[in-house]
Amino acid sequence: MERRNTRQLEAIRSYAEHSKSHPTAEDVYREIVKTIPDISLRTVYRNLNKLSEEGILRKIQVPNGPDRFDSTLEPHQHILCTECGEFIDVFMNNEERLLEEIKDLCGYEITGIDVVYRGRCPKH
Amino acid sequence: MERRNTRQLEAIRSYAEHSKSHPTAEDVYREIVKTIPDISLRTVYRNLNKLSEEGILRKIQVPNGPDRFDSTLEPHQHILCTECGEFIDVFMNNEERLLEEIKDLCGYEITGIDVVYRGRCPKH
DNA sequence: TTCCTATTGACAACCGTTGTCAATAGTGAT
DNA sequence: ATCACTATTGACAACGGTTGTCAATAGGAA
Repeated sequence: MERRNTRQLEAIRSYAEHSKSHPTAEDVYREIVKTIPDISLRTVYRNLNKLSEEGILRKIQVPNGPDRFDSTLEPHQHILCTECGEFIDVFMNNEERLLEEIKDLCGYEITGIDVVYRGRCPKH
Repeated sequence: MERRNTRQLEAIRSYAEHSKSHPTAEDVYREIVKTIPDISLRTVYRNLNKLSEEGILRKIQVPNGPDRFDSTLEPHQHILCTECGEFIDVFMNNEERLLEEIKDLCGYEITGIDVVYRGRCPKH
């Protein structure tokens, strides 16, 4: 399974790798299409998925919203503003006084936390 | 805005409220349709959403999967087995030795944690 | 019973994402 | 350069889960 460096992959990699805004596939597409007008959204999806499988990006599956792609690989969480859609990083250490810490750090008032761990159950 | 007690709402409430299995709307529909054959999936969605807005159920938005409805209102998290789809509760207190705790508690080996807090940003 | 309107069921549409497949374009060998 | 091979692409359609729409139905107070 040979690996090929296409214009499309390179453009997507360099954009997503340097982006700090947690872009969605749509976001990436709207940017890349300016320089590669005939690129397809399908290809953006394919390459973003490939890059996240390779560990170059991290795919963030946002409940009730499009996936976002994150170039920051260090473990951290995210906050989504339910009013304006702003999506920011949170780096936290201890969970105890987390909510107050978050409010101190960035002014967000948390209205919901939905955590879903993923894993393999004892049978697998 | 008067409130009406329909057969459909009552059936959905009593099933979901007593269920311990985090049913999806489909799950609820497949059960209720046995006793109310002409109920529609649309109505199941509507009433599950209504019940979770009223705080009677908790809606869990699972990334890349259908929403689940939880009758356990105490704060807790969930684990989804990526192999068999089993979906279980986790009650945790401190985050520090969380992963080892989880493994001790229920044998799950965590392969991913995607946390998205929701809130209002300082502008709102 | 009557009337009002909340709720329903049928249906279509939505969004984000992936499947399919023939056409295209990297890449390594000649 | 040219070739042949096949990974990748772009088109298009389809998917799954959920919600919008709207005329028909059925609670519930008078």
